[in-house]
Amino acid sequence: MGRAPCCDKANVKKGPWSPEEDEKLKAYIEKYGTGNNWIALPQKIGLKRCGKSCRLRWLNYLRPNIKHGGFSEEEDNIICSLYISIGSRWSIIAAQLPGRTDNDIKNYWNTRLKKKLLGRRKQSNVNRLSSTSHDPKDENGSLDDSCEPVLSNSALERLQLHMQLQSCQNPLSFYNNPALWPKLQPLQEKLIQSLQFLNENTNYTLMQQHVLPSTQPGQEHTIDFYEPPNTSVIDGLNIDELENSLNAFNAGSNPDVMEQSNNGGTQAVSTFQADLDDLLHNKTIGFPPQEEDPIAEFDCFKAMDSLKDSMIWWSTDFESKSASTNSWDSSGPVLQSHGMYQDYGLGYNVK
DNA sequence: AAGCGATCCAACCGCGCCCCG
DNA sequence: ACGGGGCGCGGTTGGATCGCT
Repeated sequence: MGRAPCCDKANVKKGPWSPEEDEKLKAYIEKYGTGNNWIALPQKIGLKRCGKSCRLRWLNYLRPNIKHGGFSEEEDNIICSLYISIGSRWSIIAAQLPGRTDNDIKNYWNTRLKKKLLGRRKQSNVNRLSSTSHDPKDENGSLDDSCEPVLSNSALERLQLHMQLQSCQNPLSFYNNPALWPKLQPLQEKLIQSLQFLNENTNYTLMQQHVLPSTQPGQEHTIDFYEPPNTSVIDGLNIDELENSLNAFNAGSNPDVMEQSNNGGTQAVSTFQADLDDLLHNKTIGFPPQEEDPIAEFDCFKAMDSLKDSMIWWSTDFESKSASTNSWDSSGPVLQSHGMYQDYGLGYNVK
């Protein structure tokens, strides 16, 4: 028994939207809203379209303040930071980028950023030594990598390790089961071992913020964020830490963040930011691309290990939570990062 | 100029979750 | 408590465009 179709497939138009359809949809929604019923909307307007198609068209194209193309370096950074820490939660990532849609970011990641990070330029580009041609579609300088060297080996390793971490189906099992850990080079294993000690302290510092300030006076959000490694249940999240981490991503050395999260966590995220800069913009100042400074490598893993924890609770919690950040009526003209976490915070256990 | 492969991106699809009757 | 309808999300598809030969 299959799922009932959301609309009469035989009587709906598919494919690209015409300007007339766009105009009809836009005019109606601007005047009346969706009436909280996308399915019924096309009939009201007289469009032979599926309600879901109307929703998608509005969200991704017709909605006010939508930006297309021309991703900035800062946006690249945010996308990559969040992708590495939370994976392909495009709606969440989009919530951090005002005017961007999840679809846009997803496409941008799949078609450009991922390739850029993985250095999987087609062979002709990799091998070319003197060509000056480049992709004319790259509207901003950061994407134009025609003169950008291929990523260093270690940078690639970093990313690949992240990918391996991300690919584990069950982060908790992964976390508790060394057999599932990616194969590491001896040096990397040593680094990780060192980090296990370091990370305990870091975690302790970061995990201390278990109680969130409440929007409701007298009501506190108690977050069951930190669980011992042998526990398999995480039923809440630390929104403060997420916010701190993202603030650190966005603002670099924020004094408040420094003060709140002590040295370990903040260093980790800011170092991670530097690593991302390296990956994205090839800012390999201080060491040659092929011979990475072992300390830099260490910092990178430190950051990754710290982020791994973030990843765990993100992955776990967001599996069971639906995001509403991109719904047309909740997004407003600008998606504020604070609002994003508030949205999610509201969905979590209030004890 | 034509053919062909690569790339981009708008749109579709199906699944899971939530809400409401 | 339960089931159906609707929404939102992430993954995928396919047509359009670009660039190379």
